Amino acid sequence: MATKTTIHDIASFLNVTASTVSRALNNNPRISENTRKAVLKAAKQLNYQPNNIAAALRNGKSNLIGVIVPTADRAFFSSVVRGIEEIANRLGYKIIICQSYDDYSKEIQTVEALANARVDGIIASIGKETVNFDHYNDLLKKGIPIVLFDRTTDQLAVNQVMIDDYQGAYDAVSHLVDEGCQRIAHFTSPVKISIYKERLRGYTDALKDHGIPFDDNLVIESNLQLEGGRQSMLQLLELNKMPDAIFSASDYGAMGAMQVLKEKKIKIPQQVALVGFANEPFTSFTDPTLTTVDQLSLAMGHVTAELFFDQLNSLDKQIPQRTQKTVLQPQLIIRQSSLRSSGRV
Amino acid sequence: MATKTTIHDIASFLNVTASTVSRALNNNPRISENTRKAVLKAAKQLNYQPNNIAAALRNGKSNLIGVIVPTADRAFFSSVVRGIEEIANRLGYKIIICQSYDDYSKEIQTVEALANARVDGIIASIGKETVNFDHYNDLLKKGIPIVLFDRTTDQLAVNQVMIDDYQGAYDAVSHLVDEGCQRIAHFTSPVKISIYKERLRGYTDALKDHGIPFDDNLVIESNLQLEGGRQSMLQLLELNKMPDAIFSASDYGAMGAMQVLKEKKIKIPQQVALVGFANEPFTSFTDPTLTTVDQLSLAMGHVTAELFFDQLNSLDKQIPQRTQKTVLQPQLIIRQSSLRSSGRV
DNA sequence: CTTAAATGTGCAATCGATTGCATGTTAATA
DNA sequence: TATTAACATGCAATCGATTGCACATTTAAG
Repeated sequence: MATKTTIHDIASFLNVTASTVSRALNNNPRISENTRKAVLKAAKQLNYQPNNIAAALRNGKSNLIGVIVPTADRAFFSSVVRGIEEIANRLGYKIIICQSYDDYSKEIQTVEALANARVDGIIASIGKETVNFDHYNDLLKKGIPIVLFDRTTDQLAVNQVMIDDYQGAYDAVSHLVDEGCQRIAHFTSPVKISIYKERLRGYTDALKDHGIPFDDNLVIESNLQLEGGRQSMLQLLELNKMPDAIFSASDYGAMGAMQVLKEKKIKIPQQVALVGFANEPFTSFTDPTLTTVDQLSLAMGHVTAELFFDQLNSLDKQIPQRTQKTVLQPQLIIRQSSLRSSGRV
Repeated sequence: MATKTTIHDIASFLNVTASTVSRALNNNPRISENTRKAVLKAAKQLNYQPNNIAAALRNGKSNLIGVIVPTADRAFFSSVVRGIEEIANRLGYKIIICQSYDDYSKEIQTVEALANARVDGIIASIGKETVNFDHYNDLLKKGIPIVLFDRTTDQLAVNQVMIDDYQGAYDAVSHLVDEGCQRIAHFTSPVKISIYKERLRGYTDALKDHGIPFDDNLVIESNLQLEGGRQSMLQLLELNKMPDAIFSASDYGAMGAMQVLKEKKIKIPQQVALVGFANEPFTSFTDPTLTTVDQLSLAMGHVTAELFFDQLNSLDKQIPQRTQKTVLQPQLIIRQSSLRSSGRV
């Protein structure tokens, strides 16, 4: 097991000091070209690997970014993370990914652990349960930059990136109306974090703007998972008058509805049209394929990371901060499950 | 912006030295109970957060584990990662996730960057292109433990966790034979990393054991993505005699075939039965639902992490290592796409 | 009452890289 | 030739936590 070489090893090898080696490796202009070359050569020869830990301690900067997501195995989040990672790597940063599992105490622990690991900042999507944000505010007080994406909050004075959930929902419902639907149900979550609030608002506003009365019975709450969607659908089927369309705040919820409808031999979209939300990979594989709202996850990752690093750099330069919200426009992906009017797909 | 408190701040606050504080915080038995309590109290009062970087430098141990996957936004990998993270967190470690994007030079860079970040070890699934393993061997020489999962190699003397791809394929094909299929095609990758080699071997052996002649025309190579599956299917349709079943080494490939078959009004499974591989989330949402081989991704993450930490601990104790392969048995998930014999699902 | 053992803290070095300041050398200018 | 500027490198402190060894105090044993 080779003992690791340090700049001191290189220094004594070349009969100079560690200072010189350090400067040479960091392209400090005060080092002569000859020395620099000699150092680089010796470094290669001795198989030198810089110790980022030591540099981090000295510089107070780890080049590590903490990323907190509720869960990494959901297409949306893993895709955002990928976007973040692409930008981060390009700038010489690595990311530490942590999952909160939508658990409040786990989120607190995670934030603290990342702070102790001396990450240079945190990019997070907050958990569903989280209503108190002290753990994030503590970081802000210490000057650790934070950027939130998707699941955001106005209770923190930080930069945020989200999609326009309101508009996405509005577009989805408008589309259903255009297709001739008049009795449109909505699947939502009982936990009213902003994204679900906004989607509900988009739904009701779209109805209003199209002169369709709002019916409380048509708004069904569930966990928005597959089973939740199934239950919600069964609940709708017990109404005197069935809806002719469903706008679900999640693709999984819509999928549950689709399963039940198919089991009951109810035709999609002729009898009931369906629209989901998130553009999960499976939505293009169902039969019929599922109309949904794309959240531009990769782009969101990119934008979030760019915003984060902008902030990080301006912090260095003592540029005063103003928190900003970046809102991305989602895109309605029209597929078979909502296309009643014609054969076009 | 509060300047961060260190053990020295606590020390001077209590009129003791940093040594005492450090020992108290680490539950060193040589510290009196009174002092310990006082230190803990002061730490809380001064809002002390340990600096892991400093400890890492001193201890030569970062409590960080590097995890390298080809891509984090594939269900299988993100699920394994989740499994790894669960175990790691429980043991006080955090993981740094890096994506190689199946790019050889990116993989080399990543390994090096993780080494520089002084991770305590690496858990990896190697890229498709990778045929030279020097970058990993360099780490081994430095005593950094490595465990591989899923995409492994015999060219590295490290612990490995994989599923029995051979058996998974063998079971899948046997199942198709049981369902009465006699002309079974196979979708595979031109890149013959071990997983694809093993699945091909399972396919051929199963045919042989059931007395079905091997037909070269029925083995189609593609990238195994959706489009690849479509192309492969079209290729098969041009044969004089169509196959009556397809075993695809990936779910996406099977999905492509399903799409083409449905477009051509060819009945699944009556005319052509389908089996995929990986149990991607969408496979239970297709119509017909797709028979596939589950890879126990979460379990694989758990097992891999446990193996890794066992090794890490025994390294500390200077226990001699013997590399071992852990092979998990995959599970055939039988769904509609392959069930010809009866109505049971 | 003396001596040895047990107990609780402090001192100072260490991990490896970085950097302000000082010093020595060479080249350029008057 | 003297003087100064420009250049190249070294010295030593620093980042924060840890730990072997030394020292002082208390307790127990003889």
